[in-house]
Amino acid sequence: MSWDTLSIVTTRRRGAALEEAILQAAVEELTEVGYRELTMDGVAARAGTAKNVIYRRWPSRAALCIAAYRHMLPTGPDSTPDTGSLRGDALALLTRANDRMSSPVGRILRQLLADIQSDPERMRELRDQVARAGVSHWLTVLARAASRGEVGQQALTPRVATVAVDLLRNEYALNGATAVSTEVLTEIVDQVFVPLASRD
Amino acid sequence: MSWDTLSIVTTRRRGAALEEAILQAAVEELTEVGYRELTMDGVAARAGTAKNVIYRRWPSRAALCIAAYRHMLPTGPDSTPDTGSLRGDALALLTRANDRMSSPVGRILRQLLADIQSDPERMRELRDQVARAGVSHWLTVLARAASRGEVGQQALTPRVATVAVDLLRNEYALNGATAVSTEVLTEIVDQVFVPLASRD
DNA sequence: CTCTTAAGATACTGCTAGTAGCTTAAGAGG
DNA sequence: CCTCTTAAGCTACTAGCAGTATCTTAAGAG
Repeated sequence: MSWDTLSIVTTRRRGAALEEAILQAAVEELTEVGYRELTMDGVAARAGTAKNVIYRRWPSRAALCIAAYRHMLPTGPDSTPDTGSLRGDALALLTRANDRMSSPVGRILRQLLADIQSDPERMRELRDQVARAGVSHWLTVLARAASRGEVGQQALTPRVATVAVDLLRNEYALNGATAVSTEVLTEIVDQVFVPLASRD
Repeated sequence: MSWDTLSIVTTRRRGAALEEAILQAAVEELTEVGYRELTMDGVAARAGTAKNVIYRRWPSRAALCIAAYRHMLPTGPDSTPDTGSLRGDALALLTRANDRMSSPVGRILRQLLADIQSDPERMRELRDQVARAGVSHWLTVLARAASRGEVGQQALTPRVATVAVDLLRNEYALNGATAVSTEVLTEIVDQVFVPLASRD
């Protein structure tokens, strides 16, 4: 090797440290250019390593990006809103979901999901981890409302619990990246979720 | 040109005839290999022409495929089911929607939608044409049920009318290509659509 | 000190979107 | 029937990217 460059003499990273550096580079590329535009060469360059080093750890671009996506998720569990009314709680939860879906993280997730459709294996991976993540919050909110007498037993099903987020997800599927307006959120809550839960 | 091949001497197609042949070739490629795997060379070869001839008509692969997708849609309008009950009508409509979404045409539409996300222009094109296509059927079904006294006025909104198909679309977004089961369809109808429409 | 493992560098294959430039047939207008 | 314009057809090209192969060399274990 020639020493006529200005490069700093760095120790050669190995194992976990290197893996971490690659994932970090992938996360940065994902946030900056998104999944579609991310290239393996780009990640390798940013991580200061070479493409084949990446392929020794992940079998494909998609696999690397899924790992990077996981790596960029917020860690701690978040609290369940408690506004005192079912409507308020639902709006809070739905607004939070909308914020996430319209954030870079959400955009990346949607690009990943779209690209993975043909691979049922990875599809399950992603879906089970993230899509059903918020169910417990909705069930909690419904249970509290039930104890207040606001909702009936028929509402305590996963289908009803997730209906608002499911409809929100549909908006993104139809409209693309543009964030969903507050009007649509309240429409979903007031025309679908609350009436459905409040029945009887 | 050399005549030592076995090729039939064909007249050179032009204008509308050629365009039709290209679209037909694209439709066949789409149904056989899907949007992701479709290549411009493949379409050109199948149409018996060259790539640049295609590019003289459509600016990109996506544009060609959207045109081809339109070209393969069923032409005549279909009838609104009338089973005598809201539940029966809803199941019929939802089953029909599910059949379409799980068919090759549906798969192609989803691949197209996924690939177009970053292009709001083409996004609107596709969405307005197809996604909102069935709304009138749902409104008709609801109106008939309302005249029978089965549903209240609050249900006669686009949001409520499309809620079942919206939820179905969400299933496809989450699960990928696999067709949605009858159980899920009835769950959507019985736990969401009918209760929502029947309120008061 | 030595030996195994894996990081790093580089070059390569194969595929595809999209472009360029030339040749030649179709068909319109005289 | 002749000519001229237009566009079809052909071939070759660029550029970018996923994934692979090979060789050299540093890290770290024993």
